[in-house]
Amino acid sequence: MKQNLTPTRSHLYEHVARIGKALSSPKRLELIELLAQGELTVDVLAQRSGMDIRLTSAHLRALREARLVETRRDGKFIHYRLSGQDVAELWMNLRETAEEHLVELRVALEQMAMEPDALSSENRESLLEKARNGDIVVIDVRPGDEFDSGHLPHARSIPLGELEQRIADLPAGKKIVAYCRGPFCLMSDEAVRLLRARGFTAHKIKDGVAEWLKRGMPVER
Amino acid sequence: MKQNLTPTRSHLYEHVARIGKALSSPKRLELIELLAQGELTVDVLAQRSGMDIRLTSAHLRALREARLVETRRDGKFIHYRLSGQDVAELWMNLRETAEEHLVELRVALEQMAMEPDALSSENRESLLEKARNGDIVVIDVRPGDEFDSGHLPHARSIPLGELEQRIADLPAGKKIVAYCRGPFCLMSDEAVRLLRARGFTAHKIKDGVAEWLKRGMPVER
DNA sequence: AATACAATCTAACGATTGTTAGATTGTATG
DNA sequence: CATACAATCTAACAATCGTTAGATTGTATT
Repeated sequence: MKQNLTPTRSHLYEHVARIGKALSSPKRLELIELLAQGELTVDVLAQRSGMDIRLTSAHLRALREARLVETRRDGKFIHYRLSGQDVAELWMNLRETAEEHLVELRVALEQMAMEPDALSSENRESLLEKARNGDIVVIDVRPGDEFDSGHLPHARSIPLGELEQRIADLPAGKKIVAYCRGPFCLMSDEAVRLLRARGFTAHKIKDGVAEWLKRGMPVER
Repeated sequence: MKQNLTPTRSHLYEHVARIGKALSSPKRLELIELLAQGELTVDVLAQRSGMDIRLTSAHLRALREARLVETRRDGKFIHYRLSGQDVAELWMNLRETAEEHLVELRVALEQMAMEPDALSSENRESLLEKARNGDIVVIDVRPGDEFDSGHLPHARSIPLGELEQRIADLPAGKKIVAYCRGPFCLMSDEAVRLLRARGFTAHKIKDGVAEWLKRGMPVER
C-alpha cells in the first residue's frame, strides 16, 4: 500500500477498490448478511456461518480494515456490527445485481428454493394490513434469539426446529406466510414444505428483516 | 471453479462474490466509471484510463466474465457497454459507501478537489430551472465526443483544452457552473480555477451524467 | 495466582491475481 | 493477396489472498 503525499486520481479508485475487495469473498459476504440482522459476537458468527473461529476472525479483520464493520467489547466478548445501514444496503444491492446478471445464480436459486409470493412494495403494505387484521398468520422461523433482535410486525416466532411440535397452535383455516433471513435462506422453504404436508395453506416470502427495512417498512422489537 | 450438480447455500455467495471480485480492482472501477457515460471501444478506454491496451482488454474480460459489461462488434472495433443501468448505480453506490466510511478517501478528495456546490435533489431542480432561464451558464468541460453522447440539459460544451481560447464567448456577468465526469474527475476544478482567475464567478458541481441520471434527472443528446 | 474461554496474532502453504511482453486472430483497406 | 490496425490470447513473473494450525493476548471466574 504505497501512500504518496500528493494523492492522485488513481488513489481514489484504490480506496473504493478496498471496499470492493472486502466484498470479493463469499465467506465475508455471508458474514455481512448475518450482521445485517444485527450485532453478533465472533463465535456466534463462526457457528452460524459454519467457519472456524480463527478464519471468522481473519475475515472480520478484513471487513474492519475496509471500515464495513465496527466492534464493541463487552467482557470477554467482542460484538461486531455493520458500520451503517448503507453497508447492509450495499450488500443487498450487490446481491440484486448478481441475481439480475448471473443466470447461474438465478438457476441455482430456482433449484434450491420454492417460488415465493412476489412482494412488490404495494403488497408489502397489504401483507402488513392482513397480518394486523389477523387474516393471515406471519411466522418467523429463525432461531428465537434472531427473532428477538428484530422481526416483522405481527409476526409470531416459531423456530424451524420447533415447528413440528407447535404446529397445532396454528389456526387451521388461515393462510400462513413464512419468512426467515432473506433470499439466500432456506428455512422458510422447509417450513412451507412441512406446513403443506400437514394440510395448511402456506407460502414463503423472500424478505428478511434487512430487505424489509430497505423498503422502508417498519420492524418490531 | 468447482461446479457441483446440487447447488448449496455457499454456492450462492460464491456467485455474488464474482461481482465483488470484479469490483475489487481500481483499474476495473475506472473502466466502469468511463463506461457509465456510454458505450466505448477498447482503445478509447485504454487511452482515457492511461492503461496499455492489452491490460485494458484483460480487465474488460474480467468484467465481461462477471457479466457487468457486454460487447458489440462494429467492423474492426469492439464496443463495450455496461450490461445495465443497475451496474452504473452499483458503482456509484460502492463509491458513496467508500466515501462515507473511508476517512482517507474523503481527505484525498478534499486535498485534490475544491469544495463543490452542494447538490441536494431540490437544488438540482433549481439548477435546471436557472439554466433554462439563462440565469446561469452550465458548461460541460469534457472532451466534445463525451458531450455528444449525453449531457445535462441546457449545458454548453467547452472542453477544458479549449476553454482559454473560448473564454470570451462566456457572458461576463453571469454565474458559471462547470461539471465533468463526476466526483472523481478534476477537469471542472481546473476550469473553475481558470475562470476565477479571469474574473468570472464560477462554481463546480460534483455530478456527472451518471450521477445526474441516478437522481432521476433528464439527460439530453 | 490459576484456570477457562473469547478472540487475535503469527507463520506457512498453495492458489489466485495483476501486470508485462510477445504472438495471434479477425476485420477493413489498398 | 498484402498490409494495417483493433483486440485477444498465451506464457511468465512477482505479489496478494485464503486457509490451516499453533501460539498468544485479554478478560472473567474460581
